[in-house]
Amino acid sequence: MTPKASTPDRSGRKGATARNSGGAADKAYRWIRSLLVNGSFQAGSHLREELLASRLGVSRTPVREAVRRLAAEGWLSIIPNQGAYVCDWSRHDVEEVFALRAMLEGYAAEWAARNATEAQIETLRQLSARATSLLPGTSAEDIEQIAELNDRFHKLILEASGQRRTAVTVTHLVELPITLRNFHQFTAADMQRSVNQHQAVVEAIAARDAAWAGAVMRAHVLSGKAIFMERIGLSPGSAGDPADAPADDITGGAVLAADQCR
Amino acid sequence: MTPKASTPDRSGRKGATARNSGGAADKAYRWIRSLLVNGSFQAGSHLREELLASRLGVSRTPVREAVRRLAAEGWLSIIPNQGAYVCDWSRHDVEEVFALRAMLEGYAAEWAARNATEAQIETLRQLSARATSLLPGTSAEDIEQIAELNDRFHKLILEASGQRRTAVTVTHLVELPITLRNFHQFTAADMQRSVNQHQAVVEAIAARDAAWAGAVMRAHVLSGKAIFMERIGLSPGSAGDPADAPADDITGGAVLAADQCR
DNA sequence: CGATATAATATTGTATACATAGATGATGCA
DNA sequence: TGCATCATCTATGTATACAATATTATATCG
Repeated sequence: MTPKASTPDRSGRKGATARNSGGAADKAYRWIRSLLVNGSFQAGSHLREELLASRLGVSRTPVREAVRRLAAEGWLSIIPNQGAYVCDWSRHDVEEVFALRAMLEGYAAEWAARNATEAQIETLRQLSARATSLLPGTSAEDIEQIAELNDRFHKLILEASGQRRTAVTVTHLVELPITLRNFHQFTAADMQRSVNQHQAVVEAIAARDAAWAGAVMRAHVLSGKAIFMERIGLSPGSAGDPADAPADDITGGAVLAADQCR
Repeated sequence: MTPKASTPDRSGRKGATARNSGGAADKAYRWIRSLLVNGSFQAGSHLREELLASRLGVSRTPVREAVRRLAAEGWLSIIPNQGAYVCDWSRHDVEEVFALRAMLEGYAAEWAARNATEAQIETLRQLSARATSLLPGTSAEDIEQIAELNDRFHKLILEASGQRRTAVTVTHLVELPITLRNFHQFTAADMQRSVNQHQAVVEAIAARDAAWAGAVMRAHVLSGKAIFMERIGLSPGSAGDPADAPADDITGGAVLAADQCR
């Protein structure tokens, strides 16, 4: 089954970006993560390993692994001998995450402008075009589609940049928790603007103009931040002073101090 | 022992930044990580859980957890049903890590200029002064001292910034792999310059000048990159084109494709 | 002699059992 | 009644045992 020769060295391995096999641990990871994404857990909730395991029909062992992984990605906070709690997000957390995304994805867009293959650029064009064709996103189904396209667009730019650690950082620590839920709060006008910005990013990359691509991407991310902040009733001003709003809870669940979120 | 009241809600928890308890899993994590930092493993090595466990006198379970955590932090690459392999560092990886450090630590320095307390600024001054007093770092002991002060300096700025996720990101994904070994390669002139840059950072923060602080910090990090690149015999030019140097191995061990590093 | 198929071995993945540390509730005392 | 202390219980942390999979060695066939 394995095409590899039997030489003892490990050179030339390919693919296998991560552990995406069909094991129980990965199954648990995807399941718990999906619950976190669509907000099935209240912020601050205590996740019990036994309960999760029985729900999935597996033992605690793979569940533990999934929980640890999600904690490393910023979804959960683990307290020794106590367990995993669902992180909530203070206003300051949101500000910081969008700032990080702007920096890192802007950087990735710059390198994508330099390194992207023509095929990748073409794919970006298609993703953008398909999103445009779905406008105005009225039905929930269309919104879901656009969100999916948006996700693939951003991921492809990270990939095309050739900056692996940047991509990992964005994916794990920054992108997912907020952004995924954010898109469902977009109005039709918001989505129109977002799609337009994507088109501009493609243009800049196709023109191999790194500075342009980076600037457009940064603007795109910060635009999303403004929408998010407005939707949750906070001014989009560039805040961040911890003394300004020390303990404001956005998610509205039982509060868990942001200290807990790694 | 616990000063907390027995109310069921989780509000107001403090500290416990992560799981730093004295458990076996954390012990294993720190041990394996230290081996990775000081280069005890050849790049591409296959880490066997059983062996590690017996060496530490614990079972495979905590070792597995430690290995997964190190994989999430980019040290190891896990292939399903096959195990963990030590990631190697291509030139491109190093370039990217320094670029990320420049961005993230520059950002942190900006916020430190806004948020640092007077006490923190004073501590930064002292750290900088103590490093100055050790110049020129001739003895190995002095070099070790300066490296330690350097580490505390950077960590304190991250802390003073109030940007928690930035701090975590820098610490986990970026900072340690190369930098520790890096410092031992500094010449006396290099250390002189590094210490001077630290002084400038303190000045900028004390002046509450965010832009200045960020710029100085970015310059500091990229200066370190130039030194590192020169020491390992590569031009410090802002490369990054994968076609330019597709498979250059710095660590010199049995190669494992950089694909493997998440 | 080389290649392929197959058996043996080693290593990872998962389940279960036990140990330990917090949480909960009851009880006794001031 | 209020509080402290202690017993009990629950959930996590670790160890061990078993299952599944990949690797290696061996044997067989062309």
